[in-house]
Amino acid sequence: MSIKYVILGFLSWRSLTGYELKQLFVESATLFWSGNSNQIYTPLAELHKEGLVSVEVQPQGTRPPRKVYSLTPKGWDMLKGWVLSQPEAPVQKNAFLLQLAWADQLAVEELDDLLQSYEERLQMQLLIFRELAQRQQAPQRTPRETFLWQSIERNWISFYESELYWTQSVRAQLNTEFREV
Amino acid sequence: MSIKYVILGFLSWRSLTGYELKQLFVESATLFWSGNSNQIYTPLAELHKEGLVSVEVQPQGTRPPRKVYSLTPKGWDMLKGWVLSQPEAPVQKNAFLLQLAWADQLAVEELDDLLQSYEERLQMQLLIFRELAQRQQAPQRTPRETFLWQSIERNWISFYESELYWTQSVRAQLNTEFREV
DNA sequence: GAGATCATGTAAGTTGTTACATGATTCG
DNA sequence: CGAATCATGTAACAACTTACATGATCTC
Repeated sequence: MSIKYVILGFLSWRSLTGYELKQLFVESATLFWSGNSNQIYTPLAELHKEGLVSVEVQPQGTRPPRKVYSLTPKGWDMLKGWVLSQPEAPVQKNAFLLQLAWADQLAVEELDDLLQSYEERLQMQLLIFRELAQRQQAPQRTPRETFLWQSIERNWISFYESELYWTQSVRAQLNTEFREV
Repeated sequence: MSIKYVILGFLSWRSLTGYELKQLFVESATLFWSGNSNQIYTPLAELHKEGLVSVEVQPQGTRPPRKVYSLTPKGWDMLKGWVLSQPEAPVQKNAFLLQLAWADQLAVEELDDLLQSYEERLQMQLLIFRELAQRQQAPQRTPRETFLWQSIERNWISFYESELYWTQSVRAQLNTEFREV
């Protein structure tokens, strides 16, 4: 459940309310989380019970009181421990590959159309992420942190570039070596 | 819920029991599914209720009866419809990127160690997938289908290669441009 | 005689999603 | 006067995971 760690991470910058956390989640598309309330308020309550964050409740009359969460020393330790933990191998979730696995039933043009629309989908994704990379402000705290955040953006871009390159080469091979007789 | 479609896909080759399906899931690591019973028997029952597969029950004395499932014409239509459906953009699930986002708290060597262990993890993953690509028998039905299955394997390999390349370049930059003062 | 294979299934838990609920205040 | 913003939360659902349950038969 890395979402808890990401919450700890944001709180390591500064104290935040659940509402503000939610916005950070939505803004940073590279995190790839919907940022729904359920995914913020429930884990926050748990983190509080575990003593990793502390709360300062600020009543404000009519509105629900602001609950400003802060990292406790225990929370800092937990965050650092997670950052240093053994990295897992990434996994891609690619439903298109499954479609392709049973695409031999398609006619030559149908298959090329399918690959083309995947290619276009990837081009679109690249546009989105390239634009995001320009817009998104990395936490401007140290040059190295800025570099790390930019590297993460570049990772997403190179993921889609690599996928695009693969698609184009599959298409090309299908059109040269597997033309109809 | 593309798992149902994958089941339809396997059944398009030949009639199969739940048990056999389970093995196919486990064998083909590119599908990336655990292939647990819950993920086979329940969807199969649903597919049957929806009229996409038919069952022939073969009692066999003491053991549970074999239930041999086959694609119905409706199931074929469903499968083809899914194969032709608008492809979605892939997504990577990469927890390491999240660790990296808060890795500026680390010392120079700690950060390099972290990247190195990610790099090693990727190397291992590449070994696994390259070996799998050699072992795994694509359905030997048409040359084009064989090509498609090999392309899927190459996709996974190039995914990890691209990730590895990115990691090495991040490491190199950190070691040249962000050395301690 | 222990463990793998055949063959079915269920139960409980995790992680995430979308949608629902409330209600004041501020902006165009 | 309608929509967005501030601010909390709950409920229901979806997809997938690990572990449990049963029991014969075949292999070492």
